[in-house]
Amino acid sequence: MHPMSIAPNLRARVRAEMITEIKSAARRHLASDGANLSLRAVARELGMVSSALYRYFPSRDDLLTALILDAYNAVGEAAEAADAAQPRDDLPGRFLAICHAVRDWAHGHPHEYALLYGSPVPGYRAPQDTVGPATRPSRALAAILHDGARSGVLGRSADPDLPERVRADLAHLTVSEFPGMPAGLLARGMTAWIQLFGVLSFELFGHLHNVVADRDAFFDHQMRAMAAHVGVVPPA
Amino acid sequence: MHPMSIAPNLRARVRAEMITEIKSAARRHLASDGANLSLRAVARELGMVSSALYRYFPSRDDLLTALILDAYNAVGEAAEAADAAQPRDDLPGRFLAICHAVRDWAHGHPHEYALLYGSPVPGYRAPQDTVGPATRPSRALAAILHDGARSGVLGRSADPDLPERVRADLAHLTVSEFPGMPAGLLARGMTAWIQLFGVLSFELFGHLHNVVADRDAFFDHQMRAMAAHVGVVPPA
DNA sequence: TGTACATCAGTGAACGCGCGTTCACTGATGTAC
DNA sequence: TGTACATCAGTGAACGCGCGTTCACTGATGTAC
Repeated sequence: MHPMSIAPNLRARVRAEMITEIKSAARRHLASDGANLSLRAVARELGMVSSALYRYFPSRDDLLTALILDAYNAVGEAAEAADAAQPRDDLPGRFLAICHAVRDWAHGHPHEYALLYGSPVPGYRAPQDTVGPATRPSRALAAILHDGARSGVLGRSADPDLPERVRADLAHLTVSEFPGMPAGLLARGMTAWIQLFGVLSFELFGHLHNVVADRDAFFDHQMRAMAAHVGVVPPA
Repeated sequence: MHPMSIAPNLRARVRAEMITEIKSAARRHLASDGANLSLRAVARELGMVSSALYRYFPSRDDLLTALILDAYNAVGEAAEAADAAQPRDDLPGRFLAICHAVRDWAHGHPHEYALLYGSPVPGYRAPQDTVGPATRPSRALAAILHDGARSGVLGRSADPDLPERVRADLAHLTVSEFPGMPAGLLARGMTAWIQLFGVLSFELFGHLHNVVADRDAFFDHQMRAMAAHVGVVPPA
């Protein structure tokens, strides 16, 4: 028996906890500093010296990357969990559950939302491994359409007037990711996807100030309109 | 005759030019620094000492405010000019012209776009006088719907299933800004408005990477879909 | 037209602060025999 | 079980840089008489 397999190394456990604490201190600092996060401020909050952080993250950008990864996974998990809580064949229920879950997460973590969906951080280049987690919310939405297309509920009238350049473009996505899904359906799904994040960005970045007072009702209505737009409608 | 009215004060003219140059140097620096613009970097580029900028702007935030104001006015003017170049009664032509004008401006000035529509600058609070210019693009879009509603082309079937909370909310806007416009039409117009900036933010902030290759065609199609959504359709 | 004074642009030094990162180090925890 | 050695977390000082803002100043441009 390897000693490690008997009792997990204490040092490793403490290290993992430390990483968690550093990241949550950093998340708290996103609020005040935005994306130009200060390592020294994070270290100060944890009562340690700034150079100590280099035991855990090789540079400031790596800490940022970790925050971005965590945030993508958090919003993705929220979407997936909301989806999973609905009956598989209740497409409108699943659709709206995902939209509201994403919104709830965004409202609960506005600075992380801004980190993911706001202005790109100047001088920061996201590494390749953020790509997968970044697609989780859109995959959850697309899966609904895919399910609907497979069961024949959706996409029967695949837009005949979808321009050829758009159709060809989206066809690459459907064949590799969602086989059998009509391009027209995907196009409408993307409208909904963009609308979801469009409303959230407008809400969180202040563009609905003095425009919409009841944001909850507005959001719900917009997302229901999008559900209708993609053809996901409740049984009449 | 006042001397000033004979020949415009040279000092005042030079001062105005200087302000213009400071702002354009600052605009260039938005690309590298993003919203945490450095006064010293701007001064360096202009070959002057950083304290000299205080003759023109009382603080860094005031320079930022000037950039934001100019940018809102620039995108607003682009939208209005594109609109004005179309025949008044060609509603779809006007709608698409505005969308493309906004997109062209955004692609030509991505960092200014990010300043306006990206993450809020931490610690910066926009003063009241940005509010007016900020609404120019959306007013241009809304004017089309208003014209259509007045001539009876649009909004005949004002959404009967618009939830009461949303209707009441938007009614405040219609009575004060667009008298006679049905709330349901405004709701659909807001979908289009949000979609326009939603697509642009996704494009410019990198969320369409590896998703949509032909962005021109995609954008055009999305905006035509929005034209149809609000009921602004070309004569068949 | 010419002189005296006021206005203003720009300088250069300084204040007081921040930052990311490196490096030699101490002392504690873990590992191998 | 006990000892010798390796690993690792965290320290504290330093490097070299950046920043916004203030202030007393020089010298040029404009104004009033």
